[in-house]
Amino acid sequence: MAVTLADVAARAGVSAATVSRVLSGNYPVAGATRSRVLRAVEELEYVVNGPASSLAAATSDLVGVLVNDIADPFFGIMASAVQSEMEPEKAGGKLAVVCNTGGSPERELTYLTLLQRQRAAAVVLTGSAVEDPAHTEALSTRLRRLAAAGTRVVLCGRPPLPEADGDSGRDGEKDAVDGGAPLTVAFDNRGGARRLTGHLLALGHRRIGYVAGPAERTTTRHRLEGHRAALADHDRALLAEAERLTVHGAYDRSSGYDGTLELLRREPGLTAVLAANDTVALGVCAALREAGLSIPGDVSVAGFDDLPFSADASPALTTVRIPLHDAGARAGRLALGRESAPPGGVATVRTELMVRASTAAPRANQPAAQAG
Amino acid sequence: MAVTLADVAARAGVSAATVSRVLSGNYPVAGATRSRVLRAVEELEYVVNGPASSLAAATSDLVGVLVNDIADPFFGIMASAVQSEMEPEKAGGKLAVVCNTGGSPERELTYLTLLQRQRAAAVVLTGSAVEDPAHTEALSTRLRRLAAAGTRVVLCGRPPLPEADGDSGRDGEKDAVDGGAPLTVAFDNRGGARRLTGHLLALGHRRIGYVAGPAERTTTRHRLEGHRAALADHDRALLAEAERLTVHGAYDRSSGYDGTLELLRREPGLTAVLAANDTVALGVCAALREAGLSIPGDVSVAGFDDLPFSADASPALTTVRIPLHDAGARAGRLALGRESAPPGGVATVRTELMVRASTAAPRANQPAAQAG
DNA sequence: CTGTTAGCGCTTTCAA
DNA sequence: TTGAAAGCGCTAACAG
Repeated sequence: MAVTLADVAARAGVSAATVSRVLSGNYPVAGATRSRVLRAVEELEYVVNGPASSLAAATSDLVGVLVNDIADPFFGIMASAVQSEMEPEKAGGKLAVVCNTGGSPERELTYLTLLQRQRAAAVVLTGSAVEDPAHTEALSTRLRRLAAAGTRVVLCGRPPLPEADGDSGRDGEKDAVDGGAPLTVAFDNRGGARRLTGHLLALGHRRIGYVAGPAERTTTRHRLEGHRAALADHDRALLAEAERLTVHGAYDRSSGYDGTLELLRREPGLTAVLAANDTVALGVCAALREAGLSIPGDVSVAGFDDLPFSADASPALTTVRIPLHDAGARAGRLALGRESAPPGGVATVRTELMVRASTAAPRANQPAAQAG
Repeated sequence: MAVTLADVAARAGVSAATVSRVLSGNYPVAGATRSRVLRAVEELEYVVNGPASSLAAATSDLVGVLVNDIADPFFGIMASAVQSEMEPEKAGGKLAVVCNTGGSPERELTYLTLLQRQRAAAVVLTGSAVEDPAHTEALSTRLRRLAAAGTRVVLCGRPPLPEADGDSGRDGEKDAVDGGAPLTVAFDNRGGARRLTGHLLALGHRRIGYVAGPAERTTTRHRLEGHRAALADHDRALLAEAERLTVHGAYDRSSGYDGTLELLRREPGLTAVLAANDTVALGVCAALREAGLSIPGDVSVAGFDDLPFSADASPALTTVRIPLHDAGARAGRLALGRESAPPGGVATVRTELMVRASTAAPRANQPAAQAG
């Protein structure tokens, strides 16, 4: 039915092998022959059969990119960056397969299987990992098998996998074969959160609410840890309050809204609210406004990530910038083997505090004499 | 190297064919045999070789989704919806391949070729099309070939392809084979824009600036047409001004910003600015604020699309809602053949005017006595 | 219900 | 520099 290599070969008066060599370009072919073949390809509108060539060559040009939520710019930016590294011009037409896990661990595993089935050349897992031990175990297993099957695995925006316990001795040999643990591009969420809370503390805030992400995510935990570390640094007494002033929710707008209402209920004297990310911060602002509170007059608000809309929010959002594009691009290059692995296999990208209009000193700037 | 069907067959003491049948599940196999096979699969950690099975079966479970900008929620939402229709539970593990064209016609064609090479089961093209005749021609050709090769083609958020000239007679036969023109889920951009401008006009605005998208896009053109139709409806004299009060830019924040500055230069008496979409509107608001103009006190602003952040903007953005998720889901179902084609092959989804706080009557609401 | 037998279209030694 | 031939791993008739 469709035009095949053989058809092209016949038309060009050469063997199929020659056509294959011309097309893959990694083998010397006489100039005249080559152009004859190319012409035949044109005339017949020949398009390589990917599955057939993947089968024969035992490789594929698919690269999987797993994201929690493709409609969220946080992931969109990373996915776009990963893909930008495999543009046809740059990397011989690799195809990025963006898979939307919706944050579900099962779907994550399912997609990984699907990708393994496609014999993907590489897989990039973006965003926070779910910290359930059973899932971590299952995930490690899957990734190990993928790696063993020759698929490059890269983590972007999540910490390296925990070490598999107890068999490091045996692994020595295997590592040499499959390249060992997945390469990682991690974000300094902890440091960013710490600086952000430090900024609020320096402004004089003491009653700081925190609308955190889902409890079992690495990103959530790291940001929360950074927040509390800053609190502890400043005054250990603040730490006692921290628990009460923290609520958890999804990484979306409505969690910010609902969470803020809850926080206000628990502590009407709140002078600042920290959000799990910028999207959540939008919800926080909405709830605050509806409660008749001005930002930052009555309450300061800050987000995390510095998504494009954050600078344009009104007031412009104080947040922590993560170089998502750079990180994604780097992950893409690692996935294609176009960049050498960082020392230890883990590259941590810096985060940067972006102070904007949504944070200011609390109205009655009393130096927390009572609490301290 | 890797475990193959034959290995599983040997282990289970059956033929390869039987294993294949158990795995694909579309053929009767005795219960006992089935479980024996399944156990062997488990024990050997067997994962089907996708390329091999695609080759043999002459089908693939890849579905391509072309987007202009994956980091833009407008596309993210559609892509997510398309993909949600092929969750493993719903449609036997189809893999959505999201391809980022960056709005480049060449890349669009390149990805289409790549997808054809993979023998994709379907392809969904989202968002506005570039209106260059040469590109339209090239695109039609590609899509025709894809369809001829058995790939389902669906357009989502763009108008149906213009009819190929002159060979409709001959096509009769071909249509029966490849299903004819691509199925289309189109947006009523024109109607939405018309209602939006109508809304401003009703409020009393007469000097309305328009920051349009890139000139050669269908979406841009349709929205602009709707805008001008509303102007003409109200008072043909306004049409004369329209040209002068329109600037073009990309669908991003900075075009809104720059465009507004330019509009203000051309017409300091502007009482309203319409943006190509919500993202652009954010830039418009920023520029206005920096110019010391209040929204909507001095100038009203409206966007298009109703992306999630729009309701939370401050002031909340008046805009035109497009049911992006529904549209994407529908496109996904059409792509998988799980929903029958709409009459004529084109489904137009309604758009809805969302009036919020960013638009209000102009300060000095003079009934345009001078112009009318 | 299960096994046998051909390929699917391409890549890749191995010769020439 | 080119051709011949042997698969890659799986599916799909076709028997039985």
